[in-house]
Amino acid sequence: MEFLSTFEITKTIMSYLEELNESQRIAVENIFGPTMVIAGAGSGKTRVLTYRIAHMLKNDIDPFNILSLTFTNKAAKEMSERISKICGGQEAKNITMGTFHAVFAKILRYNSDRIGFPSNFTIYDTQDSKSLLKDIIKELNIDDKTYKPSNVLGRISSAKNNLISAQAYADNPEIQLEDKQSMRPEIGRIYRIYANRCQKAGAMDFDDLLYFTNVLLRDFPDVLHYYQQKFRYILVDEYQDTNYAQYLIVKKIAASYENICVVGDDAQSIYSFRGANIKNILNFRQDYPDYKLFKLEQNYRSTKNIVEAANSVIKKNKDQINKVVWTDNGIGQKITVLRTLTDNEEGRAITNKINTLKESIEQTYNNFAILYRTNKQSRSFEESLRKLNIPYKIYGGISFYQRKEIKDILAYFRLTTNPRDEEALKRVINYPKRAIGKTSVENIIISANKYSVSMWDVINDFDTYPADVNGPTKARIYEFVTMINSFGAELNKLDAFTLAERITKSSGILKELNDEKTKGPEEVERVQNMEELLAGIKEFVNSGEEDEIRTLADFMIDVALLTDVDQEKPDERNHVSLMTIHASKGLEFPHVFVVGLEENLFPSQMALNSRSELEEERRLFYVAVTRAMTTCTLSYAGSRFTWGQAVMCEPSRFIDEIDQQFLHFETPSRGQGRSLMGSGFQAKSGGLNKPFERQGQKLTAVKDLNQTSHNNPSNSDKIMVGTNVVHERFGKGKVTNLEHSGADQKAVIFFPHHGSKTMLLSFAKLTIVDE
DNA sequence: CCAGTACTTAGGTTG
DNA sequence: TAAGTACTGG
Repeated sequence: MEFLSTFEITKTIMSYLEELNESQRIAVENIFGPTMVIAGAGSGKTRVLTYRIAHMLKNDIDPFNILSLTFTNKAAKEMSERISKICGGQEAKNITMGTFHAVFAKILRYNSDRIGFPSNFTIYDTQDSKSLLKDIIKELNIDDKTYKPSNVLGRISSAKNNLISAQAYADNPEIQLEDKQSMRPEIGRIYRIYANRCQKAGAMDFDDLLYFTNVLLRDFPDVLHYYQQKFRYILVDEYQDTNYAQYLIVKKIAASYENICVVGDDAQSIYSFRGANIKNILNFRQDYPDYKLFKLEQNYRSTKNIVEAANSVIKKNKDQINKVVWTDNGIGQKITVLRTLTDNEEGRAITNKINTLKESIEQTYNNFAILYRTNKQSRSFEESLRKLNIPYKIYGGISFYQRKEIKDILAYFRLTTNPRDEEALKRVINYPKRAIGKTSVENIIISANKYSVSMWDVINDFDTYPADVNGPTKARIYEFVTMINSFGAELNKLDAFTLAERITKSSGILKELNDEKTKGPEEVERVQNMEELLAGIKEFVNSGEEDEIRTLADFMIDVALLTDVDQEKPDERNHVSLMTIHASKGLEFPHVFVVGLEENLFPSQMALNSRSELEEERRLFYVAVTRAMTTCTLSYAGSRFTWGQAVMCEPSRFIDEIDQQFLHFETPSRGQGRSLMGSGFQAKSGGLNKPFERQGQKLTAVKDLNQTSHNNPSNSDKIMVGTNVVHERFGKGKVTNLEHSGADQKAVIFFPHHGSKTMLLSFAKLTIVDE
């Protein structure tokens, strides 16, 4: 591969160019000047980006001068591999390619001395950030009910994404007013302490990576100049999901050459909650008046039905760039809308469908994806898939690196590379148990704050930084410090695997986990996870260049920014994929099931307050549907368990918003054999093609008694005279009378605080309660 | 300091 | 429901 002649390389690229359609090809060939590519769903966007880079290399552009920012590390890896195939291996390796966070974390490490961080700074994940905030709030002795860590972190995060420092935050009257109005006037103070503590600990959170990159480029013109010269060609994928901090980084670096190409789709902007600003894409023309615009509108992924159904929904949004996505593909089947009574039945019905489809047509489970709005929805699918022995993989949720046992081990690694890391220290100073209690740790923190040093400084030198810790405990702390130092001494002598193995042994973690192994399957899994982590490190060491020793510090650089999708090994891919719609961005599957299409779930209840939020939910729905290549199934349940209580649900407005000619309605056949449940899949035409009447939803199966053991769906409760219920607004009540039956059944319900009310059962949001 | 138990309260998407 | 917290007794 690497020894292709110039002629062959040219030929390869030329033949690739011929594979592109007209608009794709023009976009690929246009490698100079500001360029914006608006790429509809499934229009070959990744392909354009990849070939564009290949085309640059073919035109003798130095790979060292190319910066390509992707949305996931996996996307970067795949692009890099494809470019290697076209242009030969070495070239592609020299391109700077990765996510914003990964790329700029590296640049920050390289220039860390400028901004007062060590080059081996730790990256705090969300958990670390929240835990630190929790401590700070506690230390300040302010109400932890009004100041919730996640809430405060959200505020700080959006401040950082808008490049507002702690000082600027406190000085900004508008922000201060906002915080006062929300009864949280202390956030500015917390922000300042938080930033300070991170700095002391030599740690950056996710937002800091972007924030400090901006600081670096703003305050050090020589650094800015260096990267402007280095990155003469910039490509940004998923531009619609960049936030202000990212936007500004790109803008600054691109300023001297303006060879910047952004690719995106405003209709797929789904990350405004983390500061993504759709205006970045809309304002591109103002930033670069002589820009060129290319639109990719032909969809190669999906059937006509799917493309047009998706179009019919997204056109309800007001904020968007004009474009028409179309396809030459076949019409395909209508989109199936599946109604089930409960969330558990939804799981069973979808699972049965997958089973049937797999047997009859498809050979592999890879072709199926179940997409949901929230991670917790995965549960019912997990259960039913497991029951039928269908292999599946849940993406996102608690990732491998967030598991407790893994975080514990990583905390030791983190301390080894950066002993000032406060969160890591707090995590393992008494794990495994070594009789260093909470009080001692608190007093160490008090001392650290008092002398404005890190916790590590205090426990290293109690003489200089006295802390209220008793003698025996001090001795145990000394032992701990000595141990960490001994790990640190080996950091550059041993490879990552050897040192990691040593740490798990010496720290006592290995023993701790092995001792607990007898307790149950969960504990066994923990040991397996630890082994997997070590195996991963071994692989990391082995994949290094010859006579290069890859150290634990090298390993730790990437770990914080890895996600599940990045981790995937190609050979373990015969499974149904379960993930949130957010996580599915950029992916495609022959058969897609979008589940939980209920009001207050999708669209999320929290998005109902403003048009812009609702439009984002709609874009999310658009993304979900356009993942599908061949078939798309939408499902919703009549009731769903939330916090251990069954809650009635209404079908999502998005189902109504689809042009009904593309839909086909269905309920799983009930009381029959499971294998028949998927029978409606072959687009039974005729009378079924009309929506269910909403009134048709009876208040049955409010309580799902067949949670795990049996699966007879008729085993459910009904409202009767005397039933206790809870109403959304009126609270607890008792049914005193029932009128009519079926669709328009009414109930007279007595509420102790509101008197008797008559309500239509099909509309009232009632929950049956015990007692 | 620790382990076991009772109680409370979750609002959602992610690098 | 489930996870995290506060409390209690050893």
